Amino acid sequence: MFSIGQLSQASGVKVPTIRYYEEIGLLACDGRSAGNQRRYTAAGRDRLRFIAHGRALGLSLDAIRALLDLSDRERAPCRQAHAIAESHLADIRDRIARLQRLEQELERITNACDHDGAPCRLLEALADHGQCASAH
Amino acid sequence: MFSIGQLSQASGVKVPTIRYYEEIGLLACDGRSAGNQRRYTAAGRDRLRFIAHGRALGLSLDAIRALLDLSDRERAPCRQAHAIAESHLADIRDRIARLQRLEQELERITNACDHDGAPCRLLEALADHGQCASAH
DNA sequence: CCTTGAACCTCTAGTCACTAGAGAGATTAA
DNA sequence: TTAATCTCTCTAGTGACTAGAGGTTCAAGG
Repeated sequence: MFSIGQLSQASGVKVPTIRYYEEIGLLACDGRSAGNQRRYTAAGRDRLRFIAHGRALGLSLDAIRALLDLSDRERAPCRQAHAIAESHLADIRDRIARLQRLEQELERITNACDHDGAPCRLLEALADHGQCASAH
Repeated sequence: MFSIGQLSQASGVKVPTIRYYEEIGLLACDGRSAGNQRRYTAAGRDRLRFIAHGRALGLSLDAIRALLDLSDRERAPCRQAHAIAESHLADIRDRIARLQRLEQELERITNACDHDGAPCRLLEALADHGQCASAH
């Protein structure tokens, strides 16, 4: 059995975060010590690692909860798991595309002023959405 | 003078959000009607547009506040404005790079299962950070 | 067995940038 | 005047934590 601190070490998830996951029903502990401290089994540790990895991959706790529910039911249902992962992948690609458009606009805006003594045009450029080449 | 609803129309910012900006000291109204409703001048509208555009570019409200403070002081100080914009640009580039690494890992993970009747390996792949090619 | 210090407990409140809703009052057009 | 729409303040909720107060339990050394 692991203490919450050991679980934290083993997963890289901070102690208050583990308690938070319990509070929202994502990760129950596997019992308590005589003095009311949380105790976990290896299964709990693995579940937390799954959660941590999902978070590192950018999944929401809701998506992770759905995946955990799937794997709790005997044979892992391939189709739904893929649907969740692929919808997240689509979301990431969308975010990348939007960030790249922002990058271009901000480059354009910071280049609007050439630093050579003329009044700075950066704030003007920031103010004026009409100057932007693409939507954002 | 504009009502809050007109300002909302002119800027694309929702009415409660405008009140929220006032609450945090980002945008004061330019007076009140006899019946205590907020009234704004064209300057207020422009300030809100600046905020809205900054938000659309992904700037935090704190960064926007700093830029507004700069432009409130007579001549726009070029150096500081650039510093803010460029630090944000660096942040965006960093986020793009991280999202691209995530994209690759998720692609690899979703390809771990080929759907052809064998047990699904997706959940396994998601569980095991050790399989990942790069950090995330 | 006793002490010490680290780890643990619960609870409340704060973060960011809003969003939702209740219940009351103001404005505007017909 | 009346009806419809807008606006007011206030409270509370979102996601995913983080911080802190004030108290209790555990494990190791003596």
